[in-house]
Amino acid sequence: MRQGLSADLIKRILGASPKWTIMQLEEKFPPRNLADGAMVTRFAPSPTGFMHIGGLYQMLINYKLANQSNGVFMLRIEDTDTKREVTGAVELILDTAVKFGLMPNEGVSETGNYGPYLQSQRKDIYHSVVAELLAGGAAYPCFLTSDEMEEIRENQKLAGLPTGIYGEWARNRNLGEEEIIKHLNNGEIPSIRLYSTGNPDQKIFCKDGARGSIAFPENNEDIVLIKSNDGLPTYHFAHLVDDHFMRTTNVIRGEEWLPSLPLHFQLFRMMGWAPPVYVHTSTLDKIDAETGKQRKLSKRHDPEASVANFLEYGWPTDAVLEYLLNIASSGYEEEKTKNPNTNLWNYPIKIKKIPMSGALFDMKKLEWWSREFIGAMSIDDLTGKIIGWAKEYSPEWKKIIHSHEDYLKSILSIERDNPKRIRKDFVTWKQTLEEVLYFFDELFISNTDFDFNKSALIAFISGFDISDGKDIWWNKIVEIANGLGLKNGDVAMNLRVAVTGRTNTPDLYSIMQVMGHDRVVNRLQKAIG
RNA sequence: GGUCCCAUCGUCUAACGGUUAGGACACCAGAUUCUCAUUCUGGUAAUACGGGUUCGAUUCCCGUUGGGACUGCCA
Repeated sequence: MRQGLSADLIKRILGASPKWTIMQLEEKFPPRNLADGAMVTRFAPSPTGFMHIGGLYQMLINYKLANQSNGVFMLRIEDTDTKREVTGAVELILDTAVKFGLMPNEGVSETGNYGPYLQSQRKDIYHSVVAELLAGGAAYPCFLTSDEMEEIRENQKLAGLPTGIYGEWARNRNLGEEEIIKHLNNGEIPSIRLYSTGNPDQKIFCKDGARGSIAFPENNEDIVLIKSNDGLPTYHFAHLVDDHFMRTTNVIRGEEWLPSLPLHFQLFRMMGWAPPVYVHTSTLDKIDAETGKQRKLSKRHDPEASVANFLEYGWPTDAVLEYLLNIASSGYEEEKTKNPNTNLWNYPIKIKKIPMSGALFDMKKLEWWSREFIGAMSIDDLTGKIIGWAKEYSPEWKKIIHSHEDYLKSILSIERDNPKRIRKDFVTWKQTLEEVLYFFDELFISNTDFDFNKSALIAFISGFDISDGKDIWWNKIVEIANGLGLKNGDVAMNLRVAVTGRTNTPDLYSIMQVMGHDRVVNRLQKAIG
């Protein structure tokens, strides 16, 4: 067993004596008292900007796994990179949880006995753990500067070696106390590195809940545990400490973490802690416009993939979730057609079904989910959602709709009475309003390209009675057509274009009924000129 | 370069080692007493390649190719 550091020196390195022993932390955060099979999951984003559709995918899976097993879903903010942190990002994440109905049971802004849930507030916990590692010789202070590390990397590249601080390249891994003190007296602040005992010639078998067992070379890198600039942990160390003491049972995360899995197993093994069940989800991809190749949907390059963007366009949140759910667990779609009671919230997902290959984000399919979802909504719900969207995202529409909420409702009701024949041309709230914009006089634009048959329009006005039933209304059109030697459809098209400005619309009779006598006649007269 | 992951219609996927390789989206065609949408019917379309193992391979093994991730005191 390697010689560790003295308590005094550890205190000096960390700036303070550890607040707790690991034993005390075990008592402070005892194993959870949950039923068998209950999963404790977490969504653990870093607050570096906007929420991304891939993040929402993660959030959904974690939420459902916890929820369907009567477990606990936590929201933990990984704000250990102070340089990249963006103000307001936490609020954005919370806002996403609220809007999509994926509220955590524990986490920032929620209560919970396993917090704090902001990593920046857990420094004492990390330091307490790392102090024992230093005392036991499993970690050591490292005074390498970034210039020195850069030089090491260059040399390794030149020599065709793997880059990193390991073995003989880890020049500080066996510093004696006197040398450490000398550095300290020099005013240098060390990072704390793992004293890795892994041997890359050996294999370590790591289990992934969906992929099975994966063999990796053991990790021999002395990775940083605690960063020198702010004393905060790196992802790896924070993951170890947090997911142990938060008693996470299932870590669902993106496949970008797969390469560090052997390290994480090593860390848990070193501590004598049981590792969680890991599941590494595949990426959500797109075809890159420039290279023509498939690649991960990225925060930086694909602003259209931001959750905020979906919200601004007014995609129904449940439809987005259903699309995502079907990717995470492809049986959902089929089960839903078989059993109409199946929905997003009651359909259980299976870890083993989570796909391992990257999926192209398919807007067409999303649109289909959305059409179906909107088609199945009640008219009150639909109207309410659209009004709610306009209030939050569109001052223009808000103003227009404001005094016409009942009118809007009757507009949206057109061809919605027969459940088998509901229109499915509404996709997003924004697009829905644009679809029906001609109903509003402020927005109606008369069609000046269309060559109206004015006699037909005049004839229609003279016989027009808003109280006519549909058959009578149609018969009048037929009569006009016969009288002028036109086709029925031609007369209908003349009326349609005059009244709506468009050649494609829903049922004309319903439109006129909703618009009312005056508006219809006005527009017809306008077309006549 | 090194390590690892992945590979069924255009897309998302289903198929105890034995199926005419199924479904959904998209697309095309036809029907549905006014256009559009809806609805209904039909259709085009896939196991990347090469070796094994096996009576039999989409399925198991190996290799090749292709795609992806990681290789930071970022997560």
